[in-house]
Amino acid sequence: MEKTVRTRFAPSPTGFIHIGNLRTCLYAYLFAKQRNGTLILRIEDTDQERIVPGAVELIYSTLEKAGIVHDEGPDKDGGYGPYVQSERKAIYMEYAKKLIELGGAYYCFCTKERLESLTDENGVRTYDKHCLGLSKEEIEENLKNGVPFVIRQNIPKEGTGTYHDMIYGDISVDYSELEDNVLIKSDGMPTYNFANVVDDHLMKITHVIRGVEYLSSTPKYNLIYDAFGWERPEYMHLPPIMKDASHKLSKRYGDANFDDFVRKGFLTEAIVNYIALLGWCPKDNSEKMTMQELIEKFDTAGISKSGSIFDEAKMRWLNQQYIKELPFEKFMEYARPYFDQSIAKDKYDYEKLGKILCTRIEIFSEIPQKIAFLDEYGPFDTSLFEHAKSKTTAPLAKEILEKILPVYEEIGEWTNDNLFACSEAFAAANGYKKQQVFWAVRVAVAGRDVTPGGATELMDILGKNETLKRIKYALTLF
RNA sequence: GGCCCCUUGGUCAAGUGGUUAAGACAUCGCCCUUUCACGGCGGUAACAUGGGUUCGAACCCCGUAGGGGUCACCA
Repeated sequence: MEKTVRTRFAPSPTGFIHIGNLRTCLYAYLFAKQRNGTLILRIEDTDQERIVPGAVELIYSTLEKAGIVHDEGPDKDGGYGPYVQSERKAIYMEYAKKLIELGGAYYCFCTKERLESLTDENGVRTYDKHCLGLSKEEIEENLKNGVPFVIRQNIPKEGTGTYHDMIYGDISVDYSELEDNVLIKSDGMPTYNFANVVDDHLMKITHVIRGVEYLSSTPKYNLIYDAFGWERPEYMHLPPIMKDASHKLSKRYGDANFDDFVRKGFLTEAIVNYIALLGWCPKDNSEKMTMQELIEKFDTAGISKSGSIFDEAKMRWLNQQYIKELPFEKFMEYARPYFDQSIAKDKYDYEKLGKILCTRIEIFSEIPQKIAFLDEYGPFDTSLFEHAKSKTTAPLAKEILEKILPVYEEIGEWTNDNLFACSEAFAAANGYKKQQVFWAVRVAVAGRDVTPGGATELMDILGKNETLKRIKYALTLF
């Protein structure tokens, strides 16, 4: 009988959730949900100095927007709490003392100065196990006198630690490469090295899913499991997400975090879909997938070992796929805030603009810039009226505009349909190609050669007065 | 520097000893079209490198190069 899968996402509350972390979380979620397992959210706040106020709320909101729902966490007790490490301080100390008794750790009273003197010519510092040699009496004495101490892991000088990673296969590291890391800091808080092991065991985590940066230090953690006689979890280390060939996407440089993309006008589903694909490929090669499909198709065999460069262009394309499938009302709902920030506010019809924009944007933030031209009408060169394909020339355009102006002036109901029909009829009646008429009118009204939307759509948006005004103005340019 | 890991087009990637080496993004061209976009069709473009093993290697082994990670009282 298979054990129920329990995975965890254990961020430290130091700011925004970075895309790489979110992907780690996503995979842990997909892996668990596919097996009817549990995703635990644990807050790793043992480094009190790096804590950023509000970061925990940001974690909740990001997961919620991303559609990832954890089963246990600070806000959802599953019987394995507390789920915030700082609230578990006493637990770690208790286990650390037990580990000392088991020979897996020891007290260390070394000063900062002594530690620094241990640095070798390469700038690498390796602790020399000095305090491991302290007698029981010396330790008691120091403890009684309140000498500051840390608790270090006692790693064998010889031997090799081997384990199996679900993605990278068998990994072996010589213990001589590992250091006697601090498990409990002088402030009594545990380090990641210790807290993650104790918590993962106590919370019955079956699969540890995290970034590759832990790949070569995992044997250290295994030593702790072994010393306690605990069962080691399965490990799944994930390749990094890169900014370019040699730089990881980093929080420090503010490269990419989920909220930034949401603010930029990416749909949350598209972001999640895209990051799922960074480093993983489903067997059937699908690209656009719902969360449900991701859960069904997720498999570790499709996860790559090498890092992937984050390609915003592809995410934009994916986002556009999602936008195109949006019902129009939904599209308008997302677009409205962007119209509000644009020149359209209180001036142009949002619906009409939405109609011409919905197949022309990849992300919503393009809206203001895409329609800015409506208000940037001014002097332009009549060479814009030249269009080789339809054989439109400036003089011909002038002729068309002069003749069609009275026609437009007569139109009662100023709608796109009417304008279209009437322009088409005008072309036929006067022996022009309809492309020539549309080209001349559109350029006259927009003052530029490329526009989102056609001539009649623009005229409809501009309104009768403005349209006629612009055609008359264009006529003065020849 | 030691150790661990990685290496298919510009990018994401399929591929697990025999393939014309998929697909997608990007790019280029054509078609459609009320310009652009959408949509349709097509093109350019890759197995880091040197040795093996094998009848046969992108796939297996060794070396080299390049890249990443790690070597904290950060996670």
